[in-house]
Order: sequence, then C-alpha cells, then structure tokens
Amino acid sequence: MTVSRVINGVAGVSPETRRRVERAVTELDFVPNGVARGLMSSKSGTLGLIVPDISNPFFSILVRGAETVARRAGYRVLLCNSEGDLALEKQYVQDMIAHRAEGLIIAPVGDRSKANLVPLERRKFPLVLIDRSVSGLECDLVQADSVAGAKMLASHLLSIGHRRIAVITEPDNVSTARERLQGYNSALKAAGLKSSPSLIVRTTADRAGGHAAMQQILQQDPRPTAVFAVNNMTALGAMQAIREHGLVVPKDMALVCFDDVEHLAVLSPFLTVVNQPTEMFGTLAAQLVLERIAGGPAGPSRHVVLNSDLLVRESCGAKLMATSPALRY
Amino acid sequence: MTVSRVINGVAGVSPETRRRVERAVTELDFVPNGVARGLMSSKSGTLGLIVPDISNPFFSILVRGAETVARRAGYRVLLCNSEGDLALEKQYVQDMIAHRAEGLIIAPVGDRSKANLVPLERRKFPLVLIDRSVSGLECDLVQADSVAGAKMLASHLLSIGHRRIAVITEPDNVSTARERLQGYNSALKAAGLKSSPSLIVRTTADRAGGHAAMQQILQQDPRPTAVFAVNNMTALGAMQAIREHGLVVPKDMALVCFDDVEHLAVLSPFLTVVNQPTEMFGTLAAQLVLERIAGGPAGPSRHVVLNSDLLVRESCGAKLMATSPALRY
DNA sequence: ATGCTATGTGATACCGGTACCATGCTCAGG
DNA sequence: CCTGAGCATGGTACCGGTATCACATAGCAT
Repeated sequence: MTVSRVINGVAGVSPETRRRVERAVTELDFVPNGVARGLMSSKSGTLGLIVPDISNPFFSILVRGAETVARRAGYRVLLCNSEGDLALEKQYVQDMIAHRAEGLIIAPVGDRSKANLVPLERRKFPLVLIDRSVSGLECDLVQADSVAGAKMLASHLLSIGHRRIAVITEPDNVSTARERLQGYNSALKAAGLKSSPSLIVRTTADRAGGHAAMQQILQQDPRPTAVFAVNNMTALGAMQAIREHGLVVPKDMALVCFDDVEHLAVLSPFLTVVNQPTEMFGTLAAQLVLERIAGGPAGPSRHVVLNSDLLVRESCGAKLMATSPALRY
Repeated sequence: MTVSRVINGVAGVSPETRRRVERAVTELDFVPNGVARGLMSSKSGTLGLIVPDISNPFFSILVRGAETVARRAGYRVLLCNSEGDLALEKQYVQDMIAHRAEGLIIAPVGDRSKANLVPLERRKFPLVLIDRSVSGLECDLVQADSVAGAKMLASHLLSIGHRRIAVITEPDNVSTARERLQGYNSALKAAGLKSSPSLIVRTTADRAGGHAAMQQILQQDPRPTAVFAVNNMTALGAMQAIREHGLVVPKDMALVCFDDVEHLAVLSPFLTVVNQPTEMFGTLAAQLVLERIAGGPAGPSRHVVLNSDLLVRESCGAKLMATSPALRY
C-alpha cells in the first residue's frame, strides 16, 4: 500500500519512507503492472479499431486521426485488419469483448456485420461505425454523404457529354455501395436517362476487383465512354486494366472515383474524384467513442454526415471536352 | 473452478454439470475476462508496433504484414504513431512495459531512440527494429541494404549523364539516412567525382521537409540536374516544389527516391525508385519477435538484410537521355 | 497523567480468472 | 463390510494492483 501511495503521489507517506520507496523503485526499475491496474479498475484503457484494409490510404489516414485523438485522451489503440472477411471481423469483435476494450471504432464489412456487432449492442458497448452503416443497427456513425457525392460525380460526367457511364461497385449489402449507386441513378434520372443494369458491375472493392470488373466492361459493345469506380482502389485496378488494354485515360475512357489518394494527387493531380475528409472520419469517430465511454451508454445515437468535394482533374476528360467537344461523342 | 473447466474444455466435469454451465454461459452471455487471464498467466497476448507515420504507405503496408502474422499467432497489435517525436516514442515504449506487451516492433525515430529503448533491453524485452538501426543498440533488426540501394540509384543517375545530383535527406542520426548518403557518396567516388556538401540538404523525412528542401535546391546556381530523395514522402514534397517552380520532371529536373509507392506506380509508373520489399519488413519482424517470445530472451541478435530493386521509370530522365543525350548536359 | 486527534503504516479483501489440493461420493475388489 | 481408487466438485491461494479500515505512535490540550 505504501508503495502504491508513493507511485501514485498520494499524500500520507512520510518524506523518509517516500524517499526509500523511490530509491527502491529506481534500483529495481519497477514499473507498476498496467494489466493488474486494469483488472482492479475495470478500465483497460484500450480502444479497438477495425478496418477492412489498413494499407488503403483512405483507412491509414483515418487510423492516424483516430489514434492521435485516442492517445491524447490516454487510450491505446488495438488495430485490426478485417480484410473484408466476416469471420475474421467476428473474431476481432469477440476479442474486443474478451479483452475488455472500452470502445470500438469499426468500418464494417457490410450489412452482414450486424450479426458480429449485436453482442456489442447487447452489452451497451461504446461503438462507432465509420464510413459504412449497417442496415438494422442503430448506433453512432460517421459517414460522408455518398448519395450526394456520387450524384455530383455522375452529373459531372453527364455534363461533359458522357452517356454510357459504367459503374464498378460492391454488392448492395455495403451501404456506401448502395448509396453511391443511388446517387448515380439519381443523376441519370435528372438527366432524363435510364440506368442500364448491364453497365453496373459488382465486384470486391479492391484493386483486383477493379481490374477484373474493368476487363469485363472493356468487352462491352458499345463500349462505355466513362467509368465510375466505387472507391480509390477499384479505380486503380480499373486504370491498370485500361492501360493493359492499350487505351488511354481520359482520351479513350474517362475514369472517376470516390476517395482521393492524397500522395498520388501530389505527384500528378490526375484522377477526378469525390474527396472525403478522411482524417476527420478518424478523429470524429474517436471523439464520439470517447464521449460514449465518458457519458455512459445512454443517449440517442448520433449520426455525423460529412461533406465531400468534387475535385475535377484530368481523368474525367473535362479538359478534353473543353478543347474539342465533338471529338468523340 | 467448474465453470473454468467447462469454458476451457478441460475434462473432469460431469455431462450434466457441463450442460448446466453451458446453458448459464449462453443465458448470461458470459465471456471470460481476458485481462484477468492475462494477469494470471503473465501473458497479455499483445505486441506493440511503433512507426513514425502510419499514413506513409511504406509503413501502412508494413503494418498490415506484421498484423497479419501476429494475428495468426494469436496476438493482438497495439499500433502507435510516434510522429518522429522522441518524447512521444518514449511514452509509447513505457506504455508497452507498463501494459506488459510481450514484444515490440519499432521503426525508431533515430539513434537518440536508444535512451528510449534501453529500458527494454534491460528487461530482455523481445524487441525488433525495422527499417532503421539504432547506433549502439544490439538487437534483432530487419532492414534493407540502404548503402547498396542508394549506390544503385546514384550510379544510375550518373550513368545517364547527371553530374550535379542533389540529395534530400534526414539528419545523420537516422541510420538509413546515413547509409543512403554513404551509398550516394560511394557511387560518386566510383565515378571519380567528389561529393559537394552544398548538394546535401538535411530536413525532416516527410512531404513538408521534401518541399522545403527542394525550394532551397532550386535556388542554387548552378542548379543541380537531379535530386535523390531519401524516401517516398520527401520525393513527393520535392515534386510539388518543382512543379510550383514551373519546372517539369524529368525534363528540367530528374527525381529519384527510396521506397516505391505501389498505388502510385499503378496509376502511372513514373517515379524511378529503389523498391524495398515492404510487406516483408512487417512479416519478418513479426516472425522474429514471435520467435523471441517463444524462445526466450537468450540467443544472439539476428540481422535480416533484404534486397532492394532499382525500378527505372520516367522521373530519372533515362528515356529522355536515350532519345537525345546531348539535349541538356 | 489522560484523552483526543493527527499521522503513518500495514493488514485485509477484492478485481476475475486458474493451479493445486481437499473433500465427498461411488463403486470395485478383497 | 471395509478399503482404496477414481471421479466430480469446490475451497484456497495467487497473479499485482488498490480501497478500506485497523492500529500504533506521536503530539497536543486539559
């Protein structure tokens, strides 16, 4: 007890004893066991953070934001890479419960993640979803307005003359995919066009998926003149496929997507994108989960919807259109 | 005890009791407390991973590799972003000790990280350095051959005609900076040239640093014809500064660097780089630290040196040289 | 001298698991 | 019928902290 008092700087220890303890602490290089403290206090000081792919710059920037806020509040971050795999996600969630993480920030795999997350809900576990919502699960959420963003993107393509715009997206059980497709359809409708199912290709939202989907699109006759990719990685895969096919963006095929890749934009501002405030996803989510931890599980769930911006660069062909509008359409 | 036996599937419980316990576990949604287990077993099941910048693709890919290996071995990963800040790094290291992480993988800030790491050494804490070594600290290490890589890169620039090659690097207390500069100098020497101190600009190894350093280089008269950036982020900053200056890479200024940015290379294979096997840094480091945990602190420290490859693309101006070698030099 | 408070220190219990041992019961063998 | 083995179950202690309380000693007033 006396040692505990000294270490925690609590009053009620004689100066003499305090010095002796301090000397022993130094000599033995003693560091109090945080696990034991956690057991006593029922506070692990840990937040979970589950994302589908940490190497995707969208998520790595988001992670940085969340980690910074968490650390400043005295929390550690357990990072988990779900690889978009429901079973793995489930393991991670269970691990959070078992190790008594005090809160969880998660970019869920999709709507089916609900089964993985209900145990948390049941326990009133502080939980914040990022990027994607989960159908039927009511909890704190930080997302961008995907419908509006997608509509902007599609409208832009339409405005510069594109009529056959293919979409590379994920299955509909991912909320962002659903919403972005909805925005796309809404833009078409506003332009008096009908959405054609054959133009919508569903795949995994990574480079390989984008690549495969693009190959399929390039086989179509008549060939679409533009492609709308559901995120940055699918766009890169698509880009690769287009180049392998001997075509040039934007001359032969326009390409736009969600999520800017900042590093990439610095090197060459090429991709026309809808940019989301990525780091803010992380910082806001961390703040929400910390508030939830501090304030108890009560209170209605909060939905933060962030604005996203259309960044018109080269890959959409806007400049090409400006100089020779009749060239291709 | 009986509950413990049932949960751990230990024999010696009657089928009847076992069923009753299982029913109670289900009803109460009981999950054993991992913190308490950790206290008992003195095993936290946690690995620490400290990197200077998680949003740098080099590190985020490395993190993914490490996390995957750790998880498969049943370990959780505490991710820490040191921001290249020694004080912050110290905090993180102390936290690892306090919370009894079983091992630590760290890309240290620099040689001065030694003071932060000696407490670990003293405790025989399983420790693996990645990317950078720490002068005077003997422990497990995964790195690339920076000297050879830098020599390749500089030799290539020399071979296509460059003579005034500026270097943007970090202070010498970072091992990779030291070694890459050494490789550069060695290439110059082999070509019968002398290194000029005015061509070496030291800065922070991030985009802002690269930007500032490049601005300085662009003021020089005579202006260097090529720049060797110590890593990917400095190269991007340099690129930005070059463009802001109204110049074009590689026509007006060649640019090469360490570390490929894969996403970027997919979009447009532009930067000539020395590519390190990034993910392998992470997987190998995780394997080493797991072995160290399993095998005890004994045994000599192991140094893994990975090969790196020169990827000649456009930014070095090799193609330019090939078509009109006399154009600029 | 006696009583009272203030102060410093340590004993005890508990957080939630598990190792180890004790107990009680059943059943087979002598 | 008694003994001992074998099984099921629970008691106790401990991991390493901390909250709480008990107690010893000192200092002061009466």
